[in-house]
Amino acid sequence: MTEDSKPPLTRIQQKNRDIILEAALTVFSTRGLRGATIDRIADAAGLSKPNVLYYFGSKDEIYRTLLTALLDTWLAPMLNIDSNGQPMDEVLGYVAAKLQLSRDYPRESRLFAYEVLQGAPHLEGILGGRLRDLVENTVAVLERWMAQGRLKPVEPHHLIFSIWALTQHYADFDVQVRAVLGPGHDPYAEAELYLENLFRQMLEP
Amino acid sequence: MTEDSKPPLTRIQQKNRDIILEAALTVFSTRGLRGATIDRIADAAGLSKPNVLYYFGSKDEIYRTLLTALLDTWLAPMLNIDSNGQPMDEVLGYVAAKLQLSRDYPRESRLFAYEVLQGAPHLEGILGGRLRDLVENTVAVLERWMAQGRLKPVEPHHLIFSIWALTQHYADFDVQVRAVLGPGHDPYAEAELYLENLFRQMLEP
DNA sequence: TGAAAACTTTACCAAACGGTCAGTTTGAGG
DNA sequence: CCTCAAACTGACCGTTTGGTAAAGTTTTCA
Repeated sequence: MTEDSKPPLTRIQQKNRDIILEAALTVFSTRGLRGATIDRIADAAGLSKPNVLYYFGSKDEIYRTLLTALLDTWLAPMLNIDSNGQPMDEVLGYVAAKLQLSRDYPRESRLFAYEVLQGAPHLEGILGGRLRDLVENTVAVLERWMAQGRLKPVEPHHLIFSIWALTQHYADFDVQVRAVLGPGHDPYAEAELYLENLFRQMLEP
Repeated sequence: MTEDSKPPLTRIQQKNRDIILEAALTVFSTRGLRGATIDRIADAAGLSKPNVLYYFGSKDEIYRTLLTALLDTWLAPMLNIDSNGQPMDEVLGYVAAKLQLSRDYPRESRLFAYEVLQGAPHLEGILGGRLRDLVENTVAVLERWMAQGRLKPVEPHHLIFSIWALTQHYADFDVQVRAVLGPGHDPYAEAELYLENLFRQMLEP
């Protein structure tokens, strides 16, 4: 009864599951869940369609696996905010970490964006549960810092939203950013400076 | 030769085209181009599938029609920035106008987000053409104001990006915003205050 | 080495999809 | 009221899609 029904993965399973998830991430993040086809994922993975379905029972299962794995990566920086650190350093560190996530994992950012755009049907209680709790904790820390006069007071929920919006924009709207800037720009490098200044101006007491 | 090949629309044509576009906007903005089906659009419009295709030759044509119409609405506020106005008022006015657009036309915002997420395949030269020119003009105005010391100097392209990111976030990530805030909040009302303060702090000389 | 387990493939569904067509109904103008 | 174009429909078609069945191949390990 208490068996975990988790047969250990063989070497081949491990490798092929990774290959499939890697390929699926690219496909899902450029076409969305409904726009992606198993054929395309199989193609990108260099496997046959039935072989892909040998490792994951359905397209949805691949998607859900990606989304679940993504969440931890995605929320990690917020957990890293140290309530005993210097407020300004902590906030700017969080902004920088989130921006780096957008730079290094743009596919994950876009996958998440697709999901939320749709109304987050696969994130059921998570947004209003785990995510909300995490935000509430951070909000409490921010409010303490503001009450102590170590940050200028602003609405902390919206401060968090603005960090998310500003950093993810560079991944999700990458095409637009690059088209508008034209060649010879490094959006992320410029954004790093811009955003540090922005939050400094807004929050430095 | 110079005939415009534009047969005038009958009353019924006008009405049904509008109904279809209205229904399609809802469907496209919640499922994306590929996730939407003509059947679903027809259903939402209360028309039969062949009848929908009587008014628009294909799904793509409906989509392109929506996207084109959307662009004008979308870019209008930027055209409204008055280079002879008070810099701070103009910038804050633009922010407020964009936020209102997100509040009043969230479906349009999400449709646009889907398109750009995909790499904007239907916006071919527009992002790097018309949009870029428009931004370049605005950037010039902003730079002048900054040079005159009427705004604190920041990188103007990224200032524009940040306005887009912050305002559209409330439409595109609506589900997340509401889930995190919990009930009893008016995200847009709060955002209005928050964003005004943000840009004031960042830009007021 | 040999047999079981793990892996892969070919061939194939049934459903959903974008779109067509032949013909019927509707309604505006004379 | 009649006529005819405009508006509409049901039946259909070829393709794509998610997924399965069954048989073949490779790997593992006793």
